[in-house]
Amino acid sequence: MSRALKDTLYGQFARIGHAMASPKRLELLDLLSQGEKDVETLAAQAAIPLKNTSAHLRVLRQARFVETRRDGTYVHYRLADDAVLDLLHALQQLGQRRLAEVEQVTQLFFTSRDELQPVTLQELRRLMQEGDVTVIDVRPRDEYEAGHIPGALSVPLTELKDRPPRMPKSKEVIAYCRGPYCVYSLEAVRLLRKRGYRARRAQEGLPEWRASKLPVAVGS
Amino acid sequence: MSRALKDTLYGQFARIGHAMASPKRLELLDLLSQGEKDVETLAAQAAIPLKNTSAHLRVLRQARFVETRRDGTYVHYRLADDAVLDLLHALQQLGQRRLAEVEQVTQLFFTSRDELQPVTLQELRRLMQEGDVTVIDVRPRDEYEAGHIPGALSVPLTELKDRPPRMPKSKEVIAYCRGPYCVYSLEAVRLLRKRGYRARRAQEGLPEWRASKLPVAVGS
DNA sequence: CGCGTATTCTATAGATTAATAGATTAACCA
DNA sequence: TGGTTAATCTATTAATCTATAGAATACGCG
Repeated sequence: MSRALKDTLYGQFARIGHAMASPKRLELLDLLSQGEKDVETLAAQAAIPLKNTSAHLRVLRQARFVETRRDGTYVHYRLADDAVLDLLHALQQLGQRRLAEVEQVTQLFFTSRDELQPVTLQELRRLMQEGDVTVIDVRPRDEYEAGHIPGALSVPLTELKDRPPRMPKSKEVIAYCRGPYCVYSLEAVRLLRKRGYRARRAQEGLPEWRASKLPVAVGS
Repeated sequence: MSRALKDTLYGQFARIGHAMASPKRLELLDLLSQGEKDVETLAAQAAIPLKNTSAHLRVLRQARFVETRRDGTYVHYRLADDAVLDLLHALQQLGQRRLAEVEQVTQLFFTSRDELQPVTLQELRRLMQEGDVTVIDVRPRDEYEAGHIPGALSVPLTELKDRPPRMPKSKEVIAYCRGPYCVYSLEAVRLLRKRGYRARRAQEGLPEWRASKLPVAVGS
């Protein structure tokens, strides 16, 4: 009796664990934490064949991680609940603290390449209030439009590569992107410094900003 | 280059998801959140054959969820990090909020059977400070000794079944156990009421108390 | 209605994992 | 040293999951 109850409950919770047991699915969830996207976009950004993407999304749907909205022939996916963000965050925290390989990769890519410490969200807020920094959002335009830090300029990495940015060189530039493991802001900082800017990257991205209950601006 | 980086990171994070993708492993983690236990005890309490238990523990060890300590011929397992508790909590929160089956089971077993609302930890603290309740810990004795709410009496459910408890009937009794899905406190409340006590169960258990950074007493 | 596009559903081979029995190791004790 | 107990490791089979191709569905448009 009580055994059947336990088996049911743990079985259900294991469904959630299972949904997070695939690298591809975690990548899809990370992309969705930037805002809703259709299947094609997800497939392209995660570099997964479309059919596989659809299959993974089905698993995520069954575990109630995501919900869908149909718009014409396109189906848009979005995270179902703030609790999903909390869970992803808890998973990444544990990975960061306990898995040597994660620690190693983040050290190598996200810290030591940067001679300066990356900016925390708290520092970022303070610097913005004091008004002597330019904050840029280097994610693709659609992610900026789906939600961004108020006052940040949209400067997608692709644009930054093509043409010189129109920002004063007097102010320090801070670039943010998808989160602590996103490489866009790293690359942006590298480009900006080459062009004579003082630039740093933010350690966290929009999902963390949103999770801190800070205001998020929408549209262009 | 960036793809290899992503694959490595998401692959590592998926290891963590995978460790949580099995009902048995989640049950073992729940047991370990009560305090350290040896393999034999874990196998008995989770009703899993010893060899399977050992195999599951190996998976948990490789994902760095747990650490071990050897004492003579016994190997004691414990959770490796507070981040593990956070992750388990986030998983259960999501399950509670999103999975209909979980909602249904908890409604059926943990609320409607109880004519009175279960007590939250916050209420429990207030009632204890006012001093007009008896708080009992109905988990097995070893879990009480590994950590309990200060001021709570150890009254394992097995003892409560055998002999009448020695507590004043004038005060209300509040029983707590392992967490929101633990049935010990339900059963304890049923027994106590049959014997003429005013009794309620706490909605959460020791892991939640600990996660709230409240003080925990150790020993008898 | 018929056609094109986006997506899902169905089926299946190949890879991965779980359960479990037998052999092995680690510590303790006589 | 040999016996005993707790736990792990190795190997095998059964079950499950992933990737993926082909068929089917849903919607918009002319």
